[in-house]
Amino acid sequence: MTTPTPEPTAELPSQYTPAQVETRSYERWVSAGYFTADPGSEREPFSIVLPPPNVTGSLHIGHALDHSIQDALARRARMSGAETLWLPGMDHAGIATQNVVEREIAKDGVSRHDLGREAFVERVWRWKDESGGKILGQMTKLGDSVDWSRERFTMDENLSRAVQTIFKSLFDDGLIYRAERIINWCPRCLTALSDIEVEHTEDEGELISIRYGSGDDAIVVATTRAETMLGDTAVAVHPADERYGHLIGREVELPLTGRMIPIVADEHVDPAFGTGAVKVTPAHDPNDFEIGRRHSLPSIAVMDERGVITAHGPFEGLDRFEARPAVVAALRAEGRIVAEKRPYLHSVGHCSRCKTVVEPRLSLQWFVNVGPLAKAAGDAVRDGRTRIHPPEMAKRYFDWVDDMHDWCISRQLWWGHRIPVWYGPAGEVVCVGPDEEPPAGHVQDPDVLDTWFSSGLWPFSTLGWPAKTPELAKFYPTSVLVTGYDILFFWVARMMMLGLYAMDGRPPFHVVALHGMVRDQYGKKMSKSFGNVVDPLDWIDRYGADATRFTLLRGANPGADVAISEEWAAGSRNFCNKIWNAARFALMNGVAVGDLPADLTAADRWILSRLQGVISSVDTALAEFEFAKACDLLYHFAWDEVCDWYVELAKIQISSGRTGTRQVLGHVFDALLRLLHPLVPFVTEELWRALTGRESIVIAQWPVADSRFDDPAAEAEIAQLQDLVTEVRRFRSDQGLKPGQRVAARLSLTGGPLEAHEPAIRTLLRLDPPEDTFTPTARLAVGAVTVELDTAGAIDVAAERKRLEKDLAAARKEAAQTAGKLGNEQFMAKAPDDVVTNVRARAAKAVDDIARLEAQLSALPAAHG
RNA sequence: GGGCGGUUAGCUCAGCGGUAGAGCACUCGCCUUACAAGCGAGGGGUCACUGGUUCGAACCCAGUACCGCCCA
Repeated sequence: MTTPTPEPTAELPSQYTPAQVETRSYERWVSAGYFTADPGSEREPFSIVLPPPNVTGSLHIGHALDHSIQDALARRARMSGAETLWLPGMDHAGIATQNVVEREIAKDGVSRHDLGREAFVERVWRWKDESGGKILGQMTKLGDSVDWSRERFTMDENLSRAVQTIFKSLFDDGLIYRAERIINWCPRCLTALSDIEVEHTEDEGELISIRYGSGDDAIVVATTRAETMLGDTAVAVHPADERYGHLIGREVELPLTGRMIPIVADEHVDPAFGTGAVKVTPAHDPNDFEIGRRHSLPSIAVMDERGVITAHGPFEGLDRFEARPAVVAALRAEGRIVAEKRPYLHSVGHCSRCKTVVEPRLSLQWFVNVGPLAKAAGDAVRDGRTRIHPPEMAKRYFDWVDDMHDWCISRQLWWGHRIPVWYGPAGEVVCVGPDEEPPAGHVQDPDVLDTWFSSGLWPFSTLGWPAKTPELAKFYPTSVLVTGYDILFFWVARMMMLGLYAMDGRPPFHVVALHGMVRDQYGKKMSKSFGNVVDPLDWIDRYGADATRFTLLRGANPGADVAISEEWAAGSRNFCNKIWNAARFALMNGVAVGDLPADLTAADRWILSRLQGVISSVDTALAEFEFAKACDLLYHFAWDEVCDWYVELAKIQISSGRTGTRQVLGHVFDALLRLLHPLVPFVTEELWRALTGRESIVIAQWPVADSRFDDPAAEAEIAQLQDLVTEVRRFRSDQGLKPGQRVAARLSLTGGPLEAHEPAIRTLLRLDPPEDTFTPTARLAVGAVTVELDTAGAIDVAAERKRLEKDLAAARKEAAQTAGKLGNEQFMAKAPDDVVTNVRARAAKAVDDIARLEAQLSALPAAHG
């Protein structure tokens, strides 16, 4: 293996330009094989399967968040010495992909039926090979450390084998069955949909009250779907509803059809809705279907698969939305309309793919009996084998899993895994497993399986199941699943059910870590129509992948939505640039990574002590998926402590001949870059290689806190130094002294804790030593230190008085507050000792401050001086 | 209708029992030899409302109002 030579430091420009380094680094990482997992390794495993994006998709900001989180986890695990597998791949996305290709060929005026099934599927494959999977290429721009050698696609041969295997197994166990049920039907996609592929929205419709029957037998029903009355086979009322008791068991005439239909009593009718009487259309409504079953009512279908009325009569051939007003008009002509309410807001289901209003439709479909599977999926979380994070989200999971309807898995599509069931001429039904031959003369079910059926196998089909592969042995169950809370039901529950079933009761994940949706800077959902969509690739081009990732991660609190804006991306870029320049400074000053010097200064011991605290809190934050916290900790440590203070102090140390400072700087930057690497991989790689001359930070060791460096005394000492410097700077600023202007000053540091820091204090504050002509015009007291300054002219007494009075007011308030507490017997008796001690210290300091500030104020020359 | 979450500085969010914080935005002064994508200083909040628990509440409890999401 060749060790690349680090870039000559002189060539580092003063601005970080991500585009120049990102592609180069990524290609090097991949070709070095850093991301390729070894199932034969002795190391502890760490595994993540990437939620497979749709083959039709491209990288959007939600992916960028999801991937940034996974990459941070994977890179940290890799640096910590785990055998790390992050497995990428794509989902064939049945309906979505079929729609895309159908639109594609429609441009040439061709429908899939023109092509025929085989040729169409061929065409989809071709499309997939050509333009599908764009998103995978885009992932490299983001820096995803995925194992490309294990990329999978849900329609791959082995993954299809997994589908067939588990179907056969569930079928043999009686957990898959075929039945005629009311299912969600998309009249545009011409396929069944599962419950979760239906989106409900509050839409404006109409509520029409229609009188059925006449005379004493008349009964009024209310409906939002007047056209379905053509298929009514009963009217239902609540059995305890006194208004209708006398009518139960009688028949009324159904208008427009002349059919007589019974009035039935059913517990599930809500007496408070409308008139308390409902029309019953078993072929076109799921609730009515159940009522029909309970009362042995016939089902009369009045629409075809495209939502066109098929009932004989004047409405035949009308689309359902044309038929509705036509039916209402006809009823009105007969005087049947009792009331009309428009607009009437009610919940309407839409196809999640094409937004067409879903039509409940009675049809023969395949279902999974989810009872035992869902129970197991719930139990795995209940007993802690899988932990949902953040834990509040588990309730939503239980609500779903514990009350799940049987899952309709057949789709009337061509693109997908074909149902492995064959029908014989005498009505035989044969489920065929892999490697089995269907009986001669049998024909295969034309339908394919729901896409979620195959993506539900993703955590183990991708690892080689049903074969017993080394990958499966090493990496299942996966360490963590990272995904948005919005697909907890869609997908997570499915994987839990199928994983537990296929893998002998072992759930597919140890942890499910949920994140939120990405929103704009005002917390608004991103939408094309609103024009507030952020394209991550655009940000990567303009601000860099690191800045894009950092912006997302910095807002990522567990389970919560993430607000982002252009300004924050710029801020993240600035942060990367800050790191860049700080490292550049270190390199220009001959920084070295190696053994620390024996004689450390207080500043050295302070920054090393602080570093240990940061290492352990960042590590904890990442382990708990607190990405925002990890980012914040590192941002402030790097910028406020390392750059603003340590680097400034180091300059002074170096110029005074303390060469060991270079080792301390090297040590701190080495650790800081390694801590930052999982979050901002590119800039850290570039700088770390230059700093250490080593191969790659990707395979560097994750920092571990070393308590030998803990040094509370040094931390306290530097805190005092910072207080003093800040206070004098404040005075200078208030007095309008220019930053560059040197001022003579006398410091009372002798014998105090800051004595050794006098050169640093003078340099940081640009204070010259007092000369013979020294005549102090101002005197500041900061703690035990007095600073006398000769501002070489009158000082702004008003500004000084204002500042002192403000501080005095704060000190007096503090004194009053603490004295109040200390004088409170209850407080003294009941508050814990450490709190009392702390309040005593605050009180004492407040009293000191008051005395000091009052003395300074009285020493001021009279106003208008 | 059922459930969950939220309401803290102009904006987005931390803090979840013991001195109200951050980033961005804002004001003032600076091209100080790593960085103007920067440096220094500063202003800004009855922590939604009403009760309760507690020596002590942004934080715990109850209720109210508004906002968001999920399910029906």
